[in-house]
Amino acid sequence: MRHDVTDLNQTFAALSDTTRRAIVARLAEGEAPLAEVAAPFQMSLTAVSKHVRVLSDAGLVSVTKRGRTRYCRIEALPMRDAINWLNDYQRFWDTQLEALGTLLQDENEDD
Amino acid sequence: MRHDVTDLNQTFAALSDTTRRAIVARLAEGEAPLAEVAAPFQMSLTAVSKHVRVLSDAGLVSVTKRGRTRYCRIEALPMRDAINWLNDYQRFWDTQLEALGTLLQDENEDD
DNA sequence: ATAATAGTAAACCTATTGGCTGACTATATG
DNA sequence: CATATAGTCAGCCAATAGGTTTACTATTAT
Repeated sequence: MRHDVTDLNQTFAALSDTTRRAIVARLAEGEAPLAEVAAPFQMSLTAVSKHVRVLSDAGLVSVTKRGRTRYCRIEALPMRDAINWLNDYQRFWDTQLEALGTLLQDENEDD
Repeated sequence: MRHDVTDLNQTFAALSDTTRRAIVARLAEGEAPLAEVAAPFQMSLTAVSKHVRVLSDAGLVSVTKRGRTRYCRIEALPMRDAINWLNDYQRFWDTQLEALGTLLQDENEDD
């Protein structure tokens, strides 16, 4: 299993759409047929199917055909890679939040 | 400071490009003028300037003009929001890795 | 004052994205 | 067999993305 930069491109791109993140959230509650995945959305089944395709191309979802039904499942490993990338920058929001905290504290020093 | 779904859209989209992630990585080593940010890339300065614009629109980078120079700094808080979203799915890669581990273990049981 | 430096702005091009519809395939059911 | 169900495929469309070049603005240096 290789992981290169283009994988991260795909992962982040897949997650950059509200509908697709909602699909991931839905699938976190369990495997579901495409039609059920699509139900909450106003768009066509075809459109949702495309979104699922984007997710499965990115490896975030797997689709298994049983009978005439396609069952969709979450595959979270690419998200772990994304988190691993993001974690390198954690120190920045730590220090920036700290600075913000200090600022607020200074502002309240006259209490 | 509000955070809505469109913020996450922008954050993930900003991170879905190799060049932009490289820019973030560069800025993690410290503030830098745009020209210096652009130096490692083969594309035009204009193109890099556009990438920085995307990052700053997403709140991942801030740009300050001093003299004729634009200094770029990393602003990691949006990334924290992205991680917070991703963390909800950590249990999936935990269990999936565990399953993979068990599988590999089973395969080696005859040692 | 002139010229170099740092960058933006605008116009353009091509490819991709996200949506649609309509026709089609495959499976299940009356 | 006929029909409903689950979904894909192909073609279309408008908007966005990522790159280019050429012209312009603002600042610094000679």
